[in-house]
Amino acid sequence: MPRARANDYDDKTRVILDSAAALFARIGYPNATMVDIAKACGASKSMLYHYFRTKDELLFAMLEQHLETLIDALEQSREELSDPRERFEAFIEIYVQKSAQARRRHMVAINDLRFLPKARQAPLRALEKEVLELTATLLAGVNPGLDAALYKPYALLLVGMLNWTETWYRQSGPIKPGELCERIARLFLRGFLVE
Amino acid sequence: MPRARANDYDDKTRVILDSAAALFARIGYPNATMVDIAKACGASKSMLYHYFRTKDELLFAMLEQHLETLIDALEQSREELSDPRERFEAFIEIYVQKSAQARRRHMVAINDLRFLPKARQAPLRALEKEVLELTATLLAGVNPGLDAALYKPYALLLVGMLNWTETWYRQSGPIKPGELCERIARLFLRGFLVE
DNA sequence: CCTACCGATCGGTAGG
DNA sequence: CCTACCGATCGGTAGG
Repeated sequence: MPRARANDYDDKTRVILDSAAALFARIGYPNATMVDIAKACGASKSMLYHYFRTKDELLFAMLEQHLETLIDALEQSREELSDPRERFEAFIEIYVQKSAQARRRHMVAINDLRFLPKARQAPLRALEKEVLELTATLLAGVNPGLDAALYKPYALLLVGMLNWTETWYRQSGPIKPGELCERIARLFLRGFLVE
Repeated sequence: MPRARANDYDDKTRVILDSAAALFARIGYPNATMVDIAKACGASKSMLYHYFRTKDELLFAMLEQHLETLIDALEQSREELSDPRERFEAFIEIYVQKSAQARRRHMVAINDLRFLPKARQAPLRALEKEVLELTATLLAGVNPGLDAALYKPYALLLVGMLNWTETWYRQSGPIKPGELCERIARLFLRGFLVE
């Protein structure tokens, strides 16, 4: 009985990328073999090569999907809100309050993008640049009148703080996600001393 | 001649680790072969194995030296200064105003520590924890009376912002190192809105 | 002949 | 110190 590709192709792709993201986040892309990835999603190596032409293409698809989803979420929240301060807080929440799967993919984006060939990195770096520009625009909203050249450096400081959060923050720890978001927003806007 | 040999030995070790740090920072530890490292410092693969038993030991020595040097510099500056605010600003400067070599090693510490076996990671993670505790103590100095459990999360946010800076900041760019340090210190202490 | 896979194994390269 | 070479393991592909 022939299997219908259209029905579950996308589903299986997602399952593979979810398993691979968890594996890459734990041991890193270079250390994960195609056999490891296959075992992680209960499939064979050959099956993997049916869905992705190469190991690099698997990583590329994972990061492209993740960055596009992130950008969509950021743009949508900006459309839904009008107050600059609310937009800023929503931005932090989207960045911090990710699903476990999204958090793993984000870690892979931070740590393993550099292992793709330069030519494959380029479109993903362009998406990262979009995130940075969205962030800079957001900062211009909450603090207009600043030297225009400074929004991007400040955006980099903010995104850096948020990206680093992925490396240590656990939802199961003493600090609830909502509290973390509030503290980060307050720290960035009003500073550590105002407590 | 044990003494002459020892001096030479340390010099060569430093040259190897400098070259290797530049290489790891550029292409990543897993992608750098022992032959690559050898070529980078004008030596042979065999020579490398005379100085380091394995590739992992080379990385371990690099990161151990870097973290110990960083901790020494942080502790020394704390002893030289007494004002909490001055101590905080000196901390940021030490973290940002590194030599090119130290910056490369720091990038390797951030990106490639995870590629060591867990057992070899442990002592280096302990050194990272020391940096974090130093940071938390510093924060308690500038803002006493905060819930004691919060100093480490805030220290992680600060160290994260500083670590991320390594990924994008270039001394040759429009922002001078001194200006960056001031902006980071002000952002963390007083917030983005106070400008 | 097509798609969806599997067990086995390829050529090339890694660390040592 | 170099070259030759090893055991193993990698990403990718063969036939069916």
